[in-house]
Amino acid sequence: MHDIKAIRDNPDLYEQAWSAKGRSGVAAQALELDTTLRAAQTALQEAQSRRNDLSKQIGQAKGRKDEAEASRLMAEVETLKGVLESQGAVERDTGEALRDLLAGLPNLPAPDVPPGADENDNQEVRRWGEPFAITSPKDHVDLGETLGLMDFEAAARMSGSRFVVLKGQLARLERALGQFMLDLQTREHGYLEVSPPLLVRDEAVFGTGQLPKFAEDLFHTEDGRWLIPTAEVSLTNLVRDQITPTEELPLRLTALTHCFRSEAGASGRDTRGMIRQHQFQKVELVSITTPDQSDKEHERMVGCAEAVLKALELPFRTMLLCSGDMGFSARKTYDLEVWIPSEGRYREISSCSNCGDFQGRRMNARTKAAGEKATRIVHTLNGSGLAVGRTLVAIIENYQDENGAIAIPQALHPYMGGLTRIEAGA
RNA sequence: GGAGAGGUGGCUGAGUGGUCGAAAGCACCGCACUCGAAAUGCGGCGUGCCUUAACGGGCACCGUGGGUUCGAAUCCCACCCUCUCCGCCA
Repeated sequence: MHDIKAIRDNPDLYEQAWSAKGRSGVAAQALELDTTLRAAQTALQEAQSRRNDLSKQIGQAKGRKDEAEASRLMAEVETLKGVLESQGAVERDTGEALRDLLAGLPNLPAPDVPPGADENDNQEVRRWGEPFAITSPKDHVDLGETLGLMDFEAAARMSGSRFVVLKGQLARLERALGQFMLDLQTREHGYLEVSPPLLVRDEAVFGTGQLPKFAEDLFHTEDGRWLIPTAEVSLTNLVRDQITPTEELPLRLTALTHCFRSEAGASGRDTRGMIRQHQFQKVELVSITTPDQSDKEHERMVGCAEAVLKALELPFRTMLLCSGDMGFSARKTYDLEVWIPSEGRYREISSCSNCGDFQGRRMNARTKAAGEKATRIVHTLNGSGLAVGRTLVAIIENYQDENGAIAIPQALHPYMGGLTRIEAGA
């Protein structure tokens, strides 16, 4: 959500950014609503002021039993009714229209975000590791099914497409990955472990920006709640409607949760395998910071996500997303892409975004320094550290051998009870 | 799910139709007293918005949203949340 005052101060900047996303003219539209709104507010408030004044006099007149004067004053209030109602209606309707308009407009890219239309304009920032030399690599579906530890058919029978059943050592590997990532982020990087709700209200999902525009991407429950598409929703909403003391910032939060996505707009994409599922686990990182800290925190967060891939010795590259490829709430985003041998390319495994004050304003999350009178909207950042399902895919494929066995990265050995390979019959 | 109680400022808590944005206490800030501190005294101390060059002026907010009324923290309706008891339950 944007500050209407900021749009007032710098309409061209907003117009430029939004027209690039196909929403030309909305800045002017917002300003026009704003002008109407403030005129109505002023007119309404003047009438209310007058009414309050007269009502006070009515009370006094009644107090001294002057019924004639009271009736005269009440008649005068009656004449204000028209203005009160009409201006009140204008204020309500215009305010709602303005809020609805602003709520549907995406964040502005930071100045150092490269302009561009889609993923082809993203910039590679750095690369780590070399793709392993694997002759005719199998994909994770082949490998998993041959091992007898990955069953898409059983999942489809009970749940439909985009689900999977993992068994035995693969199920254990998934669990190991979640534990390992969580331990790394809490022990090495100082994040506070949180176990949050997975079902949330409208306001929470509005706060992070999935509502109102992206409702069809989410699962909705019969009692009106939403399954979180990412723990970003639960973690960021921890500061909703709160004034967090500035001394306590930055807040660094992490959670291992399941995530649920309807993938409504992805029909036909990644239908094979575990890359795109309705349900997957993810370790999420969220930072709540002051406005001046957020850029630095963003770089730090990317490092925390990269550390997982380095520890697992998986080749990856770090991409700076261009303006056209960023999500709704982000002002700057880095994606980590891990090497997927069967596809012969890098694929997204983490996305780290600085949202600036965009989400903070939507959820009224503020901070105040001791001794200061003014509050400021906090900055929020989120990143995956990492997506567990896709990391599992990357390990299976990158660590396969010619016999279809999977070597387990050293960092995970303690989490696998010392097991170093997954072989058929395990 | 059933029955009941309740949601007021950072906290405790008074207020059941008019001068209440709201008593009082605590906490906090400033000043005085003091060598200093404590105690005491005096003063200050919510948020958002509109308006103004500024000083200032105004509006709204007593869980949320509606309604009644000239006027609502106070009356009515709906919803949300908390607590107690009963039931059910991992």
